Amino acid sequence: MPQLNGGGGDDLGANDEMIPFKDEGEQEEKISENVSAERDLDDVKSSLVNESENNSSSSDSEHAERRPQTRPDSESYEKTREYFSEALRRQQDGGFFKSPHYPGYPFLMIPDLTNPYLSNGSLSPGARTYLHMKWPLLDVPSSAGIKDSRSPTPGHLSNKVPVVQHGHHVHPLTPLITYSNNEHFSPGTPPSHLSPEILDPKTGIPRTPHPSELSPYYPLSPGAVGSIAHPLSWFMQHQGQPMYSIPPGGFRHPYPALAMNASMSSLVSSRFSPHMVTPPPHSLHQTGIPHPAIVSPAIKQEPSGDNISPSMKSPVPAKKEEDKKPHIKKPLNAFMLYMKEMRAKVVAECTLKESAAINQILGRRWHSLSREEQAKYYELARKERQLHSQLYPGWSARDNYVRTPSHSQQVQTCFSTVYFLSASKKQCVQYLPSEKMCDSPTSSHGSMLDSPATPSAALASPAAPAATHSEQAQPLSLTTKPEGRMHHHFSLPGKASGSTSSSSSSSQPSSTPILTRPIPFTSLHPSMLSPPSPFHQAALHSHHSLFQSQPLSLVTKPTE
DNA sequence: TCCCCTTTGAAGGTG
DNA sequence: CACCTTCAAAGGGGA
Repeated sequence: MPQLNGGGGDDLGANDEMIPFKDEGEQEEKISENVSAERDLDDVKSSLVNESENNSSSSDSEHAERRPQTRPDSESYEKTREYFSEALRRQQDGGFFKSPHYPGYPFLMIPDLTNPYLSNGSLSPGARTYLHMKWPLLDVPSSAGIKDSRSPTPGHLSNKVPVVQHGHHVHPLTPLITYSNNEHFSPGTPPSHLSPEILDPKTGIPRTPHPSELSPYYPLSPGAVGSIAHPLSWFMQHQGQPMYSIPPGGFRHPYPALAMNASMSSLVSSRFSPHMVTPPPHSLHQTGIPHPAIVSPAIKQEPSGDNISPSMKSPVPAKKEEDKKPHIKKPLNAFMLYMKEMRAKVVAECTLKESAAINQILGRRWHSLSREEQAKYYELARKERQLHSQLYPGWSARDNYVRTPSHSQQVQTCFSTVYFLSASKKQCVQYLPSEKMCDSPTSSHGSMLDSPATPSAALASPAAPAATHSEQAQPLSLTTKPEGRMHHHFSLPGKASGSTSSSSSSSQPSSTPILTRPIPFTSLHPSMLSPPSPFHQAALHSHHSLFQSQPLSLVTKPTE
């Protein structure tokens, strides 16, 4: 397993050092952005080039240097971070959930009761929060709950999360902790969260937070969970239903439980009720509590198996299926986790509000993260995936595909497919020719770590050119949007069927070498920019004039 | 009201 | 194995 600390405390050490780094990052951003928030755009742009050079590398040393620049609000942030760093350290030791080992550590990050993967939206994903819990709670006899999985679900055991929310402090890793940040601070979360015992919204009966609620905590390492497994079981049992509802359709895996390995099973057991392993008699949430990971088809169209989107179908059938099939969302990847965490921060720091712009910035920041930093997210993402797989053994990413699973169909529909599925989709406007020139061979994703299967792997060779590679490989394509997506339609890669057929809305660079990870103007904000590679710098210079005249908004400057 | 946009990463499908 | 496509989050903006 990729242990962050595999390098021997490297991670730990990294964590400690990371803190400064993060601060630095924030500071850097905030310093510049606080000022720049109102700063004239031109100003920002003009300075961009210079700053980019300065930021050419996000070395730890650099971060360290900047560390001193703590901002006013950094104090509170610092606190949170402290907690988290502590948690991380402990995790290194064996996981957050070695309760016995850390009896004194009162704070556990707990997820919003809602399953992160359910996006019904009914329950605010709110998320994972720090749970001020009494460790003794973990001592709850497991036998009680586990035996009778069908025991009535006490209302007090419902998904409401009793938590202590440290809403204001968003630790860089919070996303990892809190599933939906935006749901970040779910207003719906009862104030009772301040107390270990919470009144169940439904019954009003006080209940103690269940460890399972902590589950979303990915830092939790499978191996470390065992100790708390049974304590959770009681909760699960009482729940009477899986915390994470199992898709009615059932999982592909006939015997999900068998698919689990020891470590995972422990994880699951601790986090999820046995029901999760064994599909409940009913298809959906008996409690009616929406699962975070499960999205109502109404919200998210579920592939019904045919190539026609539900909306296209007759209302009745579609509806039926919707009711039947909850939409299980994909586990968040490292970047998504990062985004969740950082989005609010970025939004707060800049005037930009459009997600597209924010995401661009986040993308840049992501690349500017150190390996260690990214590794953390990769690790969390990995755990997310593990957990998800445990929760939904039969689930496949394909399940969420709206488009036809059949490639042949895709080929047939080809261009029309996109429009068929979404009439509102952009028309095929192509800027084909020129785009081809921009391309640059990059890693398929161009990510710094190239999404290593194991974060540790990435960490393993810090000196590895991964980061450099990605950055350099990344073309600084200032011209983005228009052709970004459009060109897909007309780019005729070797795989005519694949590329053309699905040239759908997805603008994944991977599909086309032309514009890979274009760097938008918005992301060029000095404070937000990550150290540009030489390539970037060159591009910046070459396009400097453009920047000057370009408004700070999503860049839509077509390639020339 | 719905979809687009934008990011990176993961998963799955195809050749 | 390489490549391609889709989806995950988010929320302003546009149709």
